[in-house]
Amino acid sequence: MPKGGARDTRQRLIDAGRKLIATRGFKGTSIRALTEEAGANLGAVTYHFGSKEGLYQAVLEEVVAPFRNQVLLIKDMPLPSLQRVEYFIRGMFQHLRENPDMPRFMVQEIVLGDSPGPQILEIIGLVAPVLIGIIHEGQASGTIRQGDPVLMALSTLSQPIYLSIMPPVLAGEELKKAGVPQPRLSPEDHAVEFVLRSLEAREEEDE
Amino acid sequence: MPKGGARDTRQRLIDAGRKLIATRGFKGTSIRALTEEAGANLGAVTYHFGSKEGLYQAVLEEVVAPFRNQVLLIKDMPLPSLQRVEYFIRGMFQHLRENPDMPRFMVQEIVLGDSPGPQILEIIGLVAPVLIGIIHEGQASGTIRQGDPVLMALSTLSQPIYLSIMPPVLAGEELKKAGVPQPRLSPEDHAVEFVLRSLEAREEEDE
DNA sequence: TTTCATATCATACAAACGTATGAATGAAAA
DNA sequence: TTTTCATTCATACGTTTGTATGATATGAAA
Repeated sequence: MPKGGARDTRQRLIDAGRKLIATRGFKGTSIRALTEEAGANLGAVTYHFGSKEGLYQAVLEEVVAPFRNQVLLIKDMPLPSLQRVEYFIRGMFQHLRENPDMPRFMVQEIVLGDSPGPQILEIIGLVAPVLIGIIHEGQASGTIRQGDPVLMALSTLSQPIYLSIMPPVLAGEELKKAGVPQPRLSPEDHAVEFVLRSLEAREEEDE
Repeated sequence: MPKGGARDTRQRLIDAGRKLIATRGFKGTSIRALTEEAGANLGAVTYHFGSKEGLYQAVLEEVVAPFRNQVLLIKDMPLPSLQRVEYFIRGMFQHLRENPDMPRFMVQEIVLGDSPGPQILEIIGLVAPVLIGIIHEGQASGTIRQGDPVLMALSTLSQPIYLSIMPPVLAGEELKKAGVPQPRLSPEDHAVEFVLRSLEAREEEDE
């Protein structure tokens, strides 16, 4: 087998990690399941990543990395605040469409264990200030209503994450049988309208 | 040891399950950790619940049960739609305050595994139609704007869940050091305003 | 070709896991 | 008291777990 083939195995292990850990969790995914999925030897994880935890960190890094740039892009867009919020939401939806496993990893990191890992904290530490900054700016210029910018940012962030996870759940057989209706609109368009209506200042309330 | 002491052990095991599984996950919590936390014998889980899965189901049931009534209460309140939405949000916040482990279990159930367990599906199948019904009614009477009632319900539900999980994360040491500010308002009041502003119909848009 | 570092392989190992078993215990029923 | 039965207990069993080991294979460098 080729020397350059190492990259292949390494990458296939990361791919297997993204696939399996996203839905089974870290503890619920064995090294044997990972190596089998990747078509690699049992020792491959230890060899390439040192440990199962090492592979997990690599997976997390790959899941999170492309999102960093996406955020920084929107950060410095010379647009009105509300429009930048819209771009932010749409950009996040697009990223979640291309990386449907990302919210699963984020949610696992946030809900399980004492505190999220460094990659997730870094992403939060990057995303939150950007959104908060946009909102703060909009408040200063009067296009966004008064209110706590931190909570407004959290509520905004919640929509792409939540609305990319829940509709598939509603589409499950049991819930359809129970008579739970399916969404008709695009979750993305809905999220934009839902958030912007909450954030925008109204004429009658100007101060 | 007393015969009635059985109930004690059984309940202590459920308590231990609520405490440990909420933050470590099902796979991440061993029977030995559970029985030790409960001050019970290793065999206690098998004896009282048949298996680890059996204990988990009992835990899930206890976490979810009191929420059922809460929902049914609001369902038939003779109030304007928007006000019922507000009561819904506040009721959910209160329940999450009293049962801070609930969102962790729900999130685990939804994110991990192929599909959520029956208890969670039941709760969703109960809550969603109620909220959707309220919204639909508000749209009929003109107090709630047009739009997909299912997505509106999802966005409404997202707020108590998300805003009861995230602020503690933001309060973590690493993020505070990174300069992420803390919320100043009460998340509950914010959520109510955020959602109601999104849902309410405005005069200028009346049709 | 020979050398050499890198990567893959089949195994092995100790630890942790969920579960099963049978004896001990002790309050209630006889 | 004796019997009974639900519960607790220490312990054991077979699997699965993450990791370690040493041999083998492979492509580039010498």
